[in-house]
Amino acid sequence: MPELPEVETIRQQLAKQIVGKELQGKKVIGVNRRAKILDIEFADKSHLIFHLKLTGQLIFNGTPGKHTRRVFNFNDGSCLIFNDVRKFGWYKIVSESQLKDIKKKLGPEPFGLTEKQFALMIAKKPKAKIKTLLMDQKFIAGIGNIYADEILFASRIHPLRVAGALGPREIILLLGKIKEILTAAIKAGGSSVSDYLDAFGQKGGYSRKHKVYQRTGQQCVKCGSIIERIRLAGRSAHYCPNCQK
DNA sequence: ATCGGTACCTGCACGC
DNA sequence: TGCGTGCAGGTACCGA
Repeated sequence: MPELPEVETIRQQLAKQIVGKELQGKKVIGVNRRAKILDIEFADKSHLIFHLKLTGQLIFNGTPGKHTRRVFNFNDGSCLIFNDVRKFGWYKIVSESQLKDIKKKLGPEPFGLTEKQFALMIAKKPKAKIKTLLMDQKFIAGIGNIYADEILFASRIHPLRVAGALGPREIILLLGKIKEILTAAIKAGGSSVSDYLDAFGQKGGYSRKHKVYQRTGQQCVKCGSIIERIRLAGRSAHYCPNCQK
C-alpha cells in the first residue's frame, strides 16, 4: 500500500522502538527511509531494507497471522512482524554500497526540492503526462496513486495534462502542493484504504481527507461536480472535471 | 528513449 | 449461495 507518508509514519514509530536493540546479534543504529523503502541500519554497516508494495505491513510486537511472511525477534523479547497479503513486498539484507546503488536509481526526495530544480525537471519531460511523471520514482521519489491524485486536485491540474503545457505558476503551485499534502498526510499517520496499518497496527487518518481518490461518482468538495475516474497507465486516476483543467 | 499493456498474488465487493 | 468480473497504496519487464 504504502507511499511516502505511510512509510515515513512507520519509520518514525519504529525508530523510537527499536534503535539500540539487537537483531541476530546486530545492533540497530537507525531507521531510515528513501522513497518508499524502509531501511533498518545496523552498527556493522549492513542494512535490512523493506519494500511494502501494495499490502505490506510492519507491526511492532504484532501477532503473527495468516499473511505473516516473517517475524524478526529482538534481543529484548520484542518483535517486528512482516505481513503481506499479496506477496509483492520484499525485504533483504544489503551492504552499504548495495544500498547506495539502489538509492542512486531513485529520483529526488520531494521535501528537499527547490522551485528552480523542479521547474528544470519538468522542462526535461515536456511530453510526459503529469500524473505519470509524479508516480515515476525515477522522476520524483515517494508519490504513488493516492497522493498523485490528491496533489493534482489541490493544484487544479488535470491528470492527463502534459508537463510541457504547465505554466511557471502552475509548476510552483504543484511543488507546493506536493510538499503540503505529503506533510499533512504524514501528520495524519498516512492513508488507510484497505490494508495499510502503521507500526502499531493502527489505521492512518488521512483517508478521511481524500478529496478525489476513490470518490468516483461523489460530489467534488469544492464545486459539487461529480468526481470522474479514468484509466491512465494501467491505474485509476480520479479527478474533478470542473476544478481540474 | 518512452509509452502502454501485462504480470506478479490474494481478497473483496458486486451483479447475475 | 455461488460464480465470474473487476478492482486494489507498486514496479519490472515486454514489445511497439
